[in-house]
Amino acid sequence: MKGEYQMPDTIVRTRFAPSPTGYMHIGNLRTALYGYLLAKKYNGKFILRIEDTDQDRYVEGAVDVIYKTLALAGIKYDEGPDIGGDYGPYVQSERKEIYMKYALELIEKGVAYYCFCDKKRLESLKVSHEGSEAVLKYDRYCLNLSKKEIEKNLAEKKPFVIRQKMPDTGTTSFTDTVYGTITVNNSELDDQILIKSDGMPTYNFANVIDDHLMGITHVVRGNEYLSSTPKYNLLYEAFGWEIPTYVHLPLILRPTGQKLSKRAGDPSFEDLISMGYLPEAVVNYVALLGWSPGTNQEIFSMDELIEAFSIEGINKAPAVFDMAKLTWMNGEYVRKLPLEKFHEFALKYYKDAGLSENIDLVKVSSLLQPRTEVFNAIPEIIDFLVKLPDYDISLYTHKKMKTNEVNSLENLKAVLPVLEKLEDWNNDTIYGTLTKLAEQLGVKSGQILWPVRVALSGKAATPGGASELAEILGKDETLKRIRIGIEKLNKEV
RNA sequence: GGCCCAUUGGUCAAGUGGUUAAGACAUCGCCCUUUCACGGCGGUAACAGGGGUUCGAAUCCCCUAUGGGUCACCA
Repeated sequence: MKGEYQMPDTIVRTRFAPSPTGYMHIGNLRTALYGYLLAKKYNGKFILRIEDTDQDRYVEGAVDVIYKTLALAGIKYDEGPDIGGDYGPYVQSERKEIYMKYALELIEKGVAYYCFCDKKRLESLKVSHEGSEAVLKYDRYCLNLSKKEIEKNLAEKKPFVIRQKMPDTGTTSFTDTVYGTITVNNSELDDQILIKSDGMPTYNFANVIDDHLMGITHVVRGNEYLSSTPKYNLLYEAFGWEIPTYVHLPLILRPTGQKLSKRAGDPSFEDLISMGYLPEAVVNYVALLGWSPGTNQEIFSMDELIEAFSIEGINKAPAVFDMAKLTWMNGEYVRKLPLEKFHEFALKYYKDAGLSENIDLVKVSSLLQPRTEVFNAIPEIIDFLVKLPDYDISLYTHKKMKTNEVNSLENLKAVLPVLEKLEDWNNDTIYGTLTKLAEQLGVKSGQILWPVRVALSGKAATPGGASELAEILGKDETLKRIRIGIEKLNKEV
């Protein structure tokens, strides 16, 4: 419940426990971030644990992606596979025997049992339920196997799994710091598998064992785990372990309302970065999806996030990931960059656009920076510097500037000799020359500047005005483009 | 379908029984201006619906609707 959370008196330990899929969802990133923020808020520890109990899903290099992504996002863990810690190993496949030991203990206690049913039988169970609306639950075929039968099966090396025996009656409740108290009927709980036939634990078992063994005080995870949490609590109770504080997070949705997914083409964190978003901006944006500081502040550094973060501010309702707002926020970060830094980032995109070396790229950067929201938009904005597009002369007509094809032609013709004579070629001198010309001709400066800008760019909108573009393009190219403009207009007018 | 969760403008959201229901993005208009962007000012726009409880409900309760999650030898 909101407002009920008290600062813990023990040291806070949170964990991020991704499975190595080679891909960092935005939702996963936020889960990691909130876990990190919560731990750091209370000067606690943030732990990275790899959940690789599904051998079939092993992806080469996926763990490195996790390390890299967290580093990029500025989320630093205190313990993890690559840096060690007092509670290792931090990779679940390396903890295999641990889980088996505890599963056996559960069998002793009578809250778990061997199951020798093969997949075929389990399948048939499902089929028999199809069409009807009955809950698909294991039928407990193996629950009452005699000790002799079990031993015989074991001796024969018959494959087995270990299942958790759910109570038949009663209810199980737990309190989530975000969602409040949730109660379910035990009769609805399935005898879930704890240990798989390959000897590996399921997530459902491993997370409980590891969270306990690693001293996790706050379990921060997506709310897709809300409905299985009662089963975990039953496990904690069976072991007599303290139940951690649960912090379930609302989902992040795509604009059409479903969960974000790679399949549907939603960008991952690394996708966003390669699209030209700044990691800090993405982290900042994601922090605000499902959490509010309670103030109107929107731009946060990581330290400020740590300071401001609180469980009370976490929203229960799912949030839609809005690219437009991310883009705006990225623009805020881009504009705050020192010019050198901006230039460094932008260089790659200049290259992609094919910008020639003899253009003053730093000048381009200084024009571009205040107008850039996302880096990958750069090539399209500056393409005209590389090659004058084959533009339509209707561009010369601009109502507010009071220009049309006729006076544009006249004015370009007037501009040409003046600029040809100009020796000192820079923005100020060009601007001065052009406005002076306008004065002499008795026209508004826009009537000179607009056609020049159009002639130089062939575009309706450009970073920088006429004189700035002329400076960057250089005298020769500028005169060349003005002549092209005159030609174009001559042909049509 | 069962169970669980959610529902404030197009989007993110503040709000915890009495507010002219904040703010941001987007959108629209105006100003600034060497085009565009930035910046400044302003506008449009919301408590899903219905019942209660209460002197008074966005806030509490119930029902309905809608959306989502979950029901694997995946995590």
